[in-house]
Amino acid sequence: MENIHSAIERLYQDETLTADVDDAAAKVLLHWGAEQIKAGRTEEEVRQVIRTLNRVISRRAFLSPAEARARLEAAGLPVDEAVLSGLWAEAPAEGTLAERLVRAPFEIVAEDPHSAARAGILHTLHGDVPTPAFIPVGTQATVKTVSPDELREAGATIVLANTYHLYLRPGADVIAELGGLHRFMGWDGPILTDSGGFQVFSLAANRQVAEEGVTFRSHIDGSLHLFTPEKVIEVQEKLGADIVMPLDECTPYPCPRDYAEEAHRRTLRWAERSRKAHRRPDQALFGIVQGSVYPDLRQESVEALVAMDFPGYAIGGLSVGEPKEVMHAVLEVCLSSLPREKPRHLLGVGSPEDFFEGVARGMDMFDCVLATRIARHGSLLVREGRLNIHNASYTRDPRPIEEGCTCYTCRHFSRAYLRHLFQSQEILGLRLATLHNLHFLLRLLEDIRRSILNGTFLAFKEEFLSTFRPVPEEVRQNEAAHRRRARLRS
RNA sequence: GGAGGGGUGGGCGAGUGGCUAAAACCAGCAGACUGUAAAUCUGCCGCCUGAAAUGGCUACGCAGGUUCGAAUCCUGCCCCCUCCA
Repeated sequence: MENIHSAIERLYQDETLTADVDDAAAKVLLHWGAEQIKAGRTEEEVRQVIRTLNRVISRRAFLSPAEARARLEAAGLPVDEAVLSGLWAEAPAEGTLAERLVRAPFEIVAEDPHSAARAGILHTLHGDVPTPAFIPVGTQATVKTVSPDELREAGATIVLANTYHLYLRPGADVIAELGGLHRFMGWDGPILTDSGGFQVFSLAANRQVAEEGVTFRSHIDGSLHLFTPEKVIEVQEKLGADIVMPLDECTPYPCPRDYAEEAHRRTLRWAERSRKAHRRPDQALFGIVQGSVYPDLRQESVEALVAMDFPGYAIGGLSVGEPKEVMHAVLEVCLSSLPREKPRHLLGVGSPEDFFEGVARGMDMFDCVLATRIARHGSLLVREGRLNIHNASYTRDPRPIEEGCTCYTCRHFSRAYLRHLFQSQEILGLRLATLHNLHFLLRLLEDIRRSILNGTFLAFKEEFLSTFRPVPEEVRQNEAAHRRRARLRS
């Protein structure tokens, strides 16, 4: 019973939730939902009810009364006509939900007066994504080691999966047959699928790029597969993600100018082909900006994509080994020309400090494997930077990873226990570390969003960066050099 | 009692005259990881000195010996394993 009460209190007191609920009608529904909860339901039911309520409330502008009622009834809530009609007293939405979503997938809720930061909401058929947002990466239809429930508890609102990997295994048809990606992986929230453009970079040894598309040699069985822009769209329509990406060519760093130019122009032609091939109105197809580190190429890329009018834009080709200042400069060029009202996604970034720099320049979404990968390797994110749980100094440390952290791991286990799990290579260690890092980043983005709503973003940024110590550039370069040398030797 | 095999750095285990402070693997210590071919990769790992190169010392059961040079060859001793009695 205590959990239920705290859940209700959370509904009322959590600023991020109430900030989105600013009109009287929504508050009525919220209150009514709380009454239902008090009527005595199990914790599992309560969780379901809260989820449904939040969703109905935040999407009421896109739902007709009939649609809202269907959802509430499905969650087991008796529907009060008075409340429902009160909710829609102003203006019920018209047309199908899918059509309305395509028209207005993104709304800006607040803008920071002192920077380009903004807080918004991205609407999808599978729920809303408050932005700025971090998107955990689940390449093979799973965020490694954690379940969808755990993801949600950690604070995830959306996840990313990969077209290339899922096409090769288990195959888009298999997933379509099993009800689409959401059902297949048991995640009913929003999903973004990446196109395979990153694999052009990461699996460079196994592919060949031509105007028609990219020919990959499967890293699984060596078979050849031609990925054209049209094919990639087709596969993603079968997968059924809410946001999809066109095939692009992610260039490495450093990248000669002529190659950067060639790749980015090809990416533009592919974007146009993707747009033409794209059918499903409930999927938002973003445009991907390329152009490596060259400002004029980036500028050219942005302008061409904006002319094609995508519902959102992604910036790719960054965080591939370039210094941070270079990344920031490229971001500034791109963001100065992207339309204000469209969502912007930064592909493959990042670390805590990257989020602040990205948000300050106007980014809305980020996806990155960093947090989950380093977690599996024993590196845990804390306010001061990273903590390597393998270190002998934690052998007898009774403290949680981070004092005050509310993640499952920190609520239950000591550093000493986590170190023990890692030293003995117990798989629970990977899970607990992943949960913590995800929670850390997701929580950080929530805090960033709140600070934007409060108008204190820059102060928060300064405060955070004053204590957070990122990996020094010099160390990163050294390690990269070491690795390169070792590879040459073999 | 007899025959055979063997004792190498924290573990396991290569090495049979100089290229050996001694492979590989494990353990240990430290670092990295950015649209995931990642529960991965890199470095260190006898002692002392040094940022490092280097230098010094000790070392392949123990004690002697042969040799310019020995973990490696010879002699004796100690210990372990297998088989026979």
